[in-house]
Amino acid sequence: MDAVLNAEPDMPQTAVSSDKARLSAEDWVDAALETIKESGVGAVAVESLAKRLGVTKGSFYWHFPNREALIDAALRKWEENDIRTFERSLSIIKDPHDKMRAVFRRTRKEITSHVLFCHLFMAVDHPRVAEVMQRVSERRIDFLCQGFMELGMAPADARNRARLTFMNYVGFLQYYQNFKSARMDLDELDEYVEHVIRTLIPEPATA
Amino acid sequence: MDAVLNAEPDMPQTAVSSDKARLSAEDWVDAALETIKESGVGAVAVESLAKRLGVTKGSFYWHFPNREALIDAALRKWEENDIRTFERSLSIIKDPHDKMRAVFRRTRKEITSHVLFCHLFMAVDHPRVAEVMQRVSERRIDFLCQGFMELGMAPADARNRARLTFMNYVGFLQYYQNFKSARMDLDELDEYVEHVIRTLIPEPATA
DNA sequence: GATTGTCAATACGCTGGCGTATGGTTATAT
DNA sequence: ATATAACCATACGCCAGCGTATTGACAATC
Repeated sequence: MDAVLNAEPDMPQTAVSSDKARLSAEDWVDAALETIKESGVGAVAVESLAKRLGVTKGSFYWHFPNREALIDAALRKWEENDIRTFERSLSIIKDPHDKMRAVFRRTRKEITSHVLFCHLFMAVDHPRVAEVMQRVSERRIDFLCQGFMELGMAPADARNRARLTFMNYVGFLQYYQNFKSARMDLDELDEYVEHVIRTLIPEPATA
Repeated sequence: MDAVLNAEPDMPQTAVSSDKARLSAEDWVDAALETIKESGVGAVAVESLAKRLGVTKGSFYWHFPNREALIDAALRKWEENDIRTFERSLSIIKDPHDKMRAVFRRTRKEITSHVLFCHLFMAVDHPRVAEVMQRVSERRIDFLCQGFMELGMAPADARNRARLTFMNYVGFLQYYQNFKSARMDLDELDEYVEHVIRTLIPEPATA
């Protein structure tokens, strides 16, 4: 269905999904998301997308009134997918400690989704992007807050801890994404994640 | 000297520094930094800067070969200033706990510099910006690492804690900057900062 | 097999932003 | 007082990227 959103963690993907003769609006949305993942929101240009899809922009303006509409549609699809997958994939885990640790270690998996998230977060100067990212951020913070409360933290503390956790996530993504030469190797990365877990997740009450 | 870099925390600033008859390259650099602070790197355009300075771009291209050169100069000036002021302003404080707490509470002061930092960090897709921000980031992380070691942490832990601290800083800045409607009020902000301090700064060994 | 609907190609205009060329103005030096 | 340098204005060319308009091709349907 969708190479960007529904791909397995790091499957090698073909640059353009399918090569059927004619395109749907959905195809443009997917191409847009793919482009955002690779080069950010600013790189979503109708002519270059058209070339990528093997057509001209005559096609695009049949499906969308303008560029903004495409970005809106892409954001909508991404947010919907985010809602569907994120919390659900974690609600399977019952034990709160296991769940929270899984959340933290998630940074090491499903790289594609993190890259997209990162690029979107870097484009919050775009007002529509900002709306979406704010909602998504609050949703994740709420989720984390919930988890910390399940671990016995007081609501106010849980909320602040959730914020701290999320801010670290966002900051780390950008750092890791953009400063390639400063990239830690995988062992170092693992150690960092475990340090964060030790620091931010309170110890079980019943040790 | 410089309204953007050397301003007092939140002094009301005139939009354009001075209105002398003729400009220097420095004036353009300052205007660029001011623009970055207000609207990000992408908003640095020579024609709009010229209008802001009350001249035309004929002036600009006398002082600089092109737009990139201006951005380079602005980044250089910013980084030099950052090196001069940041660590020095904190090296006054002797007691390591006081020093670290001061670092954390710094988020609440000197808003102007944080805003600039944030906008620069949001432009790391620009390669020259990325170089600078990477250096600055590493410098700050080193500084924090040093501080955590003075508090008795083992080097590896201190480094990871420093990373965590810095990532939280970066993430928080962007969150706070861009999601205006979600802005915490000042009390909430204070509580957040204190929570972060409690969570990330280890207790004194000699309680 | 003609019509209609769906998708695409081509050609065009418009705008914003960069950069150049050239000439004008002001200050400074001699 | 005039020559030179420093600074600025004006006018222009160029390109990327958006959006429009018109026509064309293919498929489905009748």
